[in-house]
Amino acid sequence: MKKDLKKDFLFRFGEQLQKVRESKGLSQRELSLNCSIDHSNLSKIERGEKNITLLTIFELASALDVKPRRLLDFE
Amino acid sequence: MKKDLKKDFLFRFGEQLQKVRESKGLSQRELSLNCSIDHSNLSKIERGEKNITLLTIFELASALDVKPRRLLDFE
DNA sequence: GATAGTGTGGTGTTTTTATACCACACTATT
DNA sequence: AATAGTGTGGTATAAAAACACCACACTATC
Repeated sequence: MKKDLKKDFLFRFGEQLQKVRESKGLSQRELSLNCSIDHSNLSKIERGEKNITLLTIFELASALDVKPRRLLDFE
Repeated sequence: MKKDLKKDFLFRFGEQLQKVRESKGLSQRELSLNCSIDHSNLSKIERGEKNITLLTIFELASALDVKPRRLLDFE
């Protein structure tokens, strides 16, 4: 599988996460208080620099009060 | 966050993956040929024993010819 | 009973995530 | 200019995923 496709996928996931977060009116630091994810790492996730796991997706979705699939609802 | 909730999430993801795979008429070994995931590890994923990453979800979805969100379309 | 195909279980190494910090630049607001 | 809030960049350790094997039990089918 192409490396660029992977990078692009992580990037688009990050964009989607940012959209959902902002739609909830939360800052990265505020969101980090609801889940066990550091605000600096949230930044890296939203910029597509991290390849997070299913459980981290679940944590984020729970903290954002959306279903996990919502975070993959892009493209 | 509750540990049981996490385990349950991984389990339900595994069930969903199995459903999608079987709907495509593929065995675990056949699917493993389309992606860079060993058949024995596919078994563990489907049983909820592994907490895979975004890129692995992407690999699986690509090999199954579905959108990644489809694999989270449960519950 | 030999062969092929299925899912499962175990082990080991390399790579990477998770987690937790700190420090900085930037933008208000006071 | 001081304070508070924003996102970003770097570093470091422990845990876990990625990846690659092997072996086994089970079920057909030949």
